[in-house]
Formats: sequence, structure tokens, C-alpha cells
Amino acid sequence: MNAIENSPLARKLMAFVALSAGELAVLERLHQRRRTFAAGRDLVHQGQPEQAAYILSEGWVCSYKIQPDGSRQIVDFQIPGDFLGLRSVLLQASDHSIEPIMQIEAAEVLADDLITAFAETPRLAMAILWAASRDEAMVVEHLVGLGRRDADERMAHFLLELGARLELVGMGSKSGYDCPLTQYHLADALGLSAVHVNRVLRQLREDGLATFRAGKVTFDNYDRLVALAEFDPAYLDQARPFLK
Amino acid sequence: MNAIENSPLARKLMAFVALSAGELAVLERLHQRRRTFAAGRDLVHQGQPEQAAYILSEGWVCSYKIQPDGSRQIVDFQIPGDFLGLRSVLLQASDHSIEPIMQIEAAEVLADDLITAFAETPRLAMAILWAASRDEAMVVEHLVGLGRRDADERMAHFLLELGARLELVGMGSKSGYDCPLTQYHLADALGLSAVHVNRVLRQLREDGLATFRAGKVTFDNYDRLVALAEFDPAYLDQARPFLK
DNA sequence: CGCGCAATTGAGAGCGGTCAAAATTGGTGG
DNA sequence: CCACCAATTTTGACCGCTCTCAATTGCGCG
Repeated sequence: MNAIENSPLARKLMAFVALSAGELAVLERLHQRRRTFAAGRDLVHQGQPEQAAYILSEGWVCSYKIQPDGSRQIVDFQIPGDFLGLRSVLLQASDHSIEPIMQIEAAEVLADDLITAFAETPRLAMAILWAASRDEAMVVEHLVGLGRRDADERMAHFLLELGARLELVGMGSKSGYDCPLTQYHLADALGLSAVHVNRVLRQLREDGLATFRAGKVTFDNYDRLVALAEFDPAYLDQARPFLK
Repeated sequence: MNAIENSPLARKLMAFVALSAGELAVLERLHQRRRTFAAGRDLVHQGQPEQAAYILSEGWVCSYKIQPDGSRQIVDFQIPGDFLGLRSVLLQASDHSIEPIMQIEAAEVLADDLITAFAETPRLAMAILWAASRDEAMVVEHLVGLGRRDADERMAHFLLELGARLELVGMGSKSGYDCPLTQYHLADALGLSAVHVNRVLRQLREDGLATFRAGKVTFDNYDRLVALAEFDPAYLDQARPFLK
């Protein structure tokens, strides 16, 4: 039986707080209303008023903004266990779009259900707020990368961050992970051209650091990659369950 | 008498919700514990556990991250009426540093006081969450700029955003505003070198778009500047008090 | 008056962009 | 199983934006 505690979200939250059976039950309740979305069809579109949030249980999505000139900047990717559109539940129109990279499964979460759950289980609320704040820290780190890292470091850092996130939900390790992104996705996320992304990937591969190929990322030399990226996962704050 | 409703924070929040006398009184209570900080002395330092948040009432500060190689990326600036360290009140160690750009005045806000205030006045809580979400949207827009705008557009967009924010608290207009930043601040925020910032500013000045000089920003041609930056202030969400 | 910081300007180099084309891959239907 | 098409990946040539290095100027303050 694949109980709730093996869901990606529960795995992630339990890295932060140990959740009781009761809290897990509340979490499970939030997972009703399962829905499926096709690749490429926007879940949320820039400018729309937003109503519900989602818990992503299968597949990857990306959040992005389109510029007037048509170029796209991906703000971040969400993987299983991540919330979608959490911040905008309470608030105004969405300022960005959300697109599934592949067919995904997500549980719709109504604002009221979330508020009820928070009231019942403060520790669960803490854990979810922790996750939200971690998402924010990732956006900030992304911003820093765009401002202050060159293309190689950016790519290395990106691959490592994604690996660390996936590891937390049991979908990756220090040797690598499955990755459905195209080089265009990488380009739009890293503020590079797709052509240059390709060159950077070749460089990493030829230097024996990492391989991005056929939907798989392989860390050929994890430590040297960390050194290149100056990757310090402190901002991910996933080293310690500190509320036992 | 300079009542609470003329404080920068109240002015800003009232662009979002009309606050009652009672709500304003609660807001005023949060402004006890006034403190002064000198320029250049970090309020919060990267990696420290953080305890309190602040409401900035006078002066400017910047939030930044230092890279291992010593370079600095400024994530955003805070102006009067902004919260400092709000997100990290509930949570772990700060992932960034906060430094006053000049001598500032700020009111320390304890987590408990904030929670009490939220419980008493849900509308005030809504307004503060709106402000927090607006801050996040600004970080995202900043990220987009670093990824997808060239130096001129970036600078133009930055000057316009700051102008719009200052206008909301009564410290700026479409003709310009006082700005205590150095060109090094601009460089660290925009992901450019200080040298290039200088060239970009000269360009804007010579093109008759905007002048940055002697602590003042002057919009010489607001509309053309907006066009260059493709500045769409929708993400600032400050067009409408929609909860009367 | 002189020190230090901020602003300014010039010259040269390089990272990453654009344009263009070819090779590879995966999916689809005959 | 094979042929074909679209999407993705790969590579080369050239260009330009922005960086670095270096020097100079301007300004506020002791």
C-alpha cells in the first residue's frame, strides 16, 4: 500500500517536521480532487485572476513570464511535491503563467480547505510555510545566479539544485536523475540562448563533470561540479528535521 | 499632527484596502519600539538566525547576497513603508543580508505582536499579505530583467519601478524623486559593472530620457522611458483599492 | 590642502548572441 | 519494418554588448 507518507509532498515536509498520523491524514485530505493536465496547456495564464492552488503529485511544470517582445523567462520549475500558485490563492491576479512540461497529475486545493487544515494542524501549517519560504529562497538564488554567475557556473548550479530537490522527494541522487527538460527550457530558465546552452552542456560533458542527455542528468564528478558552481545548499534548508 | 495614516506603510496599505480607525490603531501599535540604525552596518547578516522583523519608516536599505568570490548581488531595495525580514520571522536562518544605505529609522515588530494584530484585524492582515506578495512579484520581475533585458532596458525599468513605489508612499512623482543610491548600488542590483552603469546612465541622459545625478532621479521623458523599458506596472498591483 | 570615495572616460578583450545549416532523435502511419 | 516529419540537438562563423584594466576628474570633509 502506497500510503500518504510516501507521497512526494509528505516526504519533503517530513524533512522539516516529523508529521503525526493525524497530520498526515489532514494532508491526505488535501489530496482529494485529483486532476490531470496535458503538456503545454497553461494551468494559469499571466493576468488571469487565480482561484485555486495545486499540489503537484506527478510530472514537472514551469512558471514563467512572457515579455512583450516574445522572449520568455522561466522563473522556476516545480517537481512532484511542490505547490503551484500557493501565493496567489489569497491574492490578486497571477503575474505569471504556469505550464506543464509533460502530462501531470495535481490535486486542486481550495483556499478554504487550506485554511481549515492550517487551523487544525499548526505543525502542518508550519511545514507548508517552510516549503513556501524555501521556494522563495530558490527564486532569490536564481536571481543571484542570473546577476552574478557566468554560463558554466549557472548551468552547474542549476543541475545541482534540481538534483538536491529531487533527492528530497526520492527522485534523484548524487549520481543523477531523470530530467524531462529540453535545452530550450534550460535556456529560458538560465537567461541564455539555446545554442549557448548546448555549448555549455558539451563543455561540462567533455570536462567530465556532468552529462545531460536523453532525458537524464548524470553527475560524472559531483564534487568538482559543486566546486565549479560554488554550490552551497544552505538556502534549501533541507539538512535537518529540527522540529522532531 | 502627523497621524498614523500619513506614515508610509499606512499610505501604501490604503492603496489596497481602506483601513478603519481601529485598524490604523493596531498598525500604530506595531510602530512602537522605534530604533535607529547607522548606514553600512548590517541589520541582518547572511546565515544568522533571525528573530524580529522591522517596518522601515525612514531611509533606504538593501537586501543582498555575497558570493564566495566576493561579488555582491542586491536582491532588492526597501524604502519607507516596507517590511524587512518579514518572511524569515516564522522561519529558519536568513539566507541574505540587509544593510542600511543611509541612517534609517525602523520599528521592530515581534512575531507575537504580528500574530496578535493579524488575529484582531483580518483586513489589516490581508493588506500586509498583499504587500508581501507584491514584494515577491518585484523579486520575480527583477529576475526577469536580469535574464531577458539588456543593460539600457534594465536601468530604465529599475528607475521606473522605484519611481512607482516611491509615488505610492508620497516620495516621488512622474517627474522624478530623490535617490540616495550610488552607481555601485545600481551595478550590484542590475548585474552590471559600475563602469557600465555609468555609460548606461550617460546614454539615458544624452537621449533625454532620464537623469541620475546628485542624489536625484529626473524623468526627462517619462513616456519614452516606459517604452524603452517596456514597463508594465501591473505586477505592482497598485492601481486599485479593491476592498473598499 | 589633501584624502577618500564616487563618477567618468578610453582602449582592448571575451563571453555569449545571432544566423544558418546539418545531424540526430522520436513519433506516426503505411 | 520502413519511410517520413517535426522537434531537438549540434556545430561553425561572425558580431556586439558588457567586462576588465587603467587613468582622470570631481566632490565632501577633516
